[in-house]
Amino acid sequence: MARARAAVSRRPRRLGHDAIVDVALRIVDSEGVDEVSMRRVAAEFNTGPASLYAYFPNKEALLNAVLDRVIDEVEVPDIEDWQELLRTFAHNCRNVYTAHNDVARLNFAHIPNTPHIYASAEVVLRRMIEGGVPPQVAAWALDIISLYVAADAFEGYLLGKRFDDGSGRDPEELGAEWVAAMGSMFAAQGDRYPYLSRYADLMTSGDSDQRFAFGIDMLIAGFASRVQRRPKR
Amino acid sequence: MARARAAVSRRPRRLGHDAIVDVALRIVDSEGVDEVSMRRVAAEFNTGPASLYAYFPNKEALLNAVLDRVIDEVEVPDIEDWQELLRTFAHNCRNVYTAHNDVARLNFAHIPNTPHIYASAEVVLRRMIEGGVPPQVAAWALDIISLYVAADAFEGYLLGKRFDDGSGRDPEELGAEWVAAMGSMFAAQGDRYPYLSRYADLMTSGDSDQRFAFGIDMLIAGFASRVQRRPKR
DNA sequence: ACCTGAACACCGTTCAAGT
DNA sequence: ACCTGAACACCGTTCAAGT
Repeated sequence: MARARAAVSRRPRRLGHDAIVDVALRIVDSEGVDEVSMRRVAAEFNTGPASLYAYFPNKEALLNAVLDRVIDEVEVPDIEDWQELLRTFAHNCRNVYTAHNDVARLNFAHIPNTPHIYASAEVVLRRMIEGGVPPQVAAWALDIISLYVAADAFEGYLLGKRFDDGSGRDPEELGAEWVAAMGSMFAAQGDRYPYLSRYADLMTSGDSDQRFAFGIDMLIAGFASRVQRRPKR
Repeated sequence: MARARAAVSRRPRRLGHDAIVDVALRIVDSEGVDEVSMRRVAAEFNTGPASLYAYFPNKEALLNAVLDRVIDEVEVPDIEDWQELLRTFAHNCRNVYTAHNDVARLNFAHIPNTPHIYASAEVVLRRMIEGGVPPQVAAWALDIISLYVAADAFEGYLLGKRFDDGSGRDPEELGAEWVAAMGSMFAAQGDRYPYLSRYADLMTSGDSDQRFAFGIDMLIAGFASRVQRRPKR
């Protein structure tokens, strides 16, 4: 506990917009969004929480800046095939989120707003429209993919935490036990839930990467079903 | 402010699991999840926060119970066509969420766990599999639809709030202004974002219901693309 | 303008003590 | 077992005062 705090450097720093985001992001990475408090961030600068209000109007603004910083790590290569591009975009986004603990939840409080994310959106939009996706579908698709990625990343974090709490036993093993308990619970209800009990293992099968990839593929297949016969180009 | 609190009945009540959930849900409905505090709920019973801990081990457990209560309002009619059934399920879920303020966010902290939701899952799973959807696809589809519905409902709430804050002007009007500002911002960048500036109106067009319906349809189309040629039945 | 100590109005949770 | 007042260890934000 005390060790976790000591892990963040104690050297006094100069206050400043970026330096404050640095410290907040480091706390997010090591302990999660909930552990960020104005007092604790300020303490890293050997001062009180009031000092931060010269740079951010409130805590929410600070957390928005943290999200913008993280989002700017997402690289979007310019792939011609729009389906492959969308898949890559989604996976890169998710990888960045999962590399920063539960940062994905911040996406539900703030829509990221940086030149870098606009540039990514521009490329994806262009390749989709060039590929024959109707502009309205392409425009909404960007939103939907972003929403799905953030929701999956955050839920994945929570599921990981759920099976990590407590005993210190292997989360994977605890997850498997939970699945088994679920299955026998349904089976114990006799013929009340025949499908749930028969397919209980399928409902929880696959690791989180497979499930995520499947969801993205379903969305892409949906978008593809709206492609006009003759792509311009 | 004081009026909002007075809106919740002040009559002293008997403490009890359901009565506590009642009070918490009423606060969620009228003011949102963030306004629920152990102290405030307890005050409705003319007692202190410690009294609640005889019924719930912590605040999280209380909020989980609120979500379970809300989820049990979702009705799932047994429609034979699985696509229609899935669509109805998704829309009914969303309607229940949006009828309870920002309650959807609780779905990211707790997977609802009630006989009623199991019964719904059973029906959906059965109709999908009978309709020729591979069991693995059907099982994951349930998860994905649930995740998407919760994410959309919560984001929709936040967007509504974003354009409601401040001036007391019409949120719809403020939203339109924001779209216009967005478009001219992209246009002002010259040819840096040609697609974004050309299609800026599309990206924010349609009301939240249309966008939600579109997302659900994309997912359903994706699932449908995995249907085997010969549905059993 | 940037920065600060102190205060204000809150939190969730625990605990000893009661019934 | 259910219930409680009081306390503990925190919050975000504001403000008067300094530079």
